[in-house]
Amino acid sequence: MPESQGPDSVGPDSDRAVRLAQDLLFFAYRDFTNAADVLLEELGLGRAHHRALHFIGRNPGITVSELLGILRITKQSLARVLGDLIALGHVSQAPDGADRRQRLLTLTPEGAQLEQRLFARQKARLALAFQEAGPAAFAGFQAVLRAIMEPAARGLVDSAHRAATGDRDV
Amino acid sequence: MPESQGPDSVGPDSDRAVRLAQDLLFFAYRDFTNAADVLLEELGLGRAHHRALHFIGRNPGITVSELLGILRITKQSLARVLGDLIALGHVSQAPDGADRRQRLLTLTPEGAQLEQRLFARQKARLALAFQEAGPAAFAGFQAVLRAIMEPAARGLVDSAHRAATGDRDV
DNA sequence: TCATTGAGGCAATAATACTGACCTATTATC
DNA sequence: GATAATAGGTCAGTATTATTGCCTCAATGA
Repeated sequence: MPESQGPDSVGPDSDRAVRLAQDLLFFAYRDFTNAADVLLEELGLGRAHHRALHFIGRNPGITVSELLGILRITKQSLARVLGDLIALGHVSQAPDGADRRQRLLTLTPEGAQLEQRLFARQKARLALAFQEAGPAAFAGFQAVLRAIMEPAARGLVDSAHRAATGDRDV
Repeated sequence: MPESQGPDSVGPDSDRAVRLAQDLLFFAYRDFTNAADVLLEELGLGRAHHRALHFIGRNPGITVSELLGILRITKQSLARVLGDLIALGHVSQAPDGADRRQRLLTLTPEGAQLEQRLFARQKARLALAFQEAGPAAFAGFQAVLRAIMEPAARGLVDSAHRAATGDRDV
């Protein structure tokens, strides 16, 4: 469907495909993030809090530096969000045994439960979309998003995915 | 941990697929939007300006209300961004002939040129990703993102896409 | 010892967004 | 024609999320 030909190009004009992709990414991301907003607002939290909860949940024991690298925000921005989450009892810190400068971040049981509730909102939208589109489309979706992100991020996605599924597959 | 499977579900357990998708969407969107950031910063503009330029460029003659509905921000937020772009000569307004309350928004030649430069940055990343992933993956990517967004948005994507390509296909 | 790193804090600021109220011009309806 | 509704603009005040720059402290590593 993208376009009609071209040896190893995406098509006659990749501009068309890129334009379409801009729109698709914008609207899909808008509605994807929106799914959790109502619950977040009830709790007095923002999307930044959700992102932190998500990545701490996906990468238990993650360090502050690693989280900064993922979120691409400054230490100060993260400090506020993390401070809120720790004060609310959703996130806990523990010094690493090996390098005691590092504070390893994990979700508390309450934090994990909150993250589950937020997850459920997004799942409602995404799981339905995957069913509509089918498994083959999901594979393509995955391949393209992977290719869009910078290479270093692909490794992060892989390791979180493997860790979360008991290392049972890719 | 999530669940085990289901007949016509996306995979062994949809939790896994949804978790993976959360990561994929976050990183891909992060790096997609990031592609234009350097240029935006040089110009003293933000992502909000880019979004407005993009959607005005994609939908020439769009009204303020329609743009608000797409961006999902308030009138006040848009006013600032639009005011900047008009002051810089990138966007022009013209009263609609039929309903003179409406101010139809279009890019000026300068605005179109700026948008092209921003587009080029994102194209560099996206076109490469589409080549890597291949046309079949692109089709799946498209189908899934379409299914994620709310139905009303699908029509907007379609009409912009058709208008931009001279109505020659879907 | 000394430089570096991981984490945290303080102060000031910017970008983007919000609410709520209010105003004008235009269009639509009774 | 009066009135209501719509499209757009504007003002004042505030919140969230982010920034930069600088500084401290503890731990690590050369």
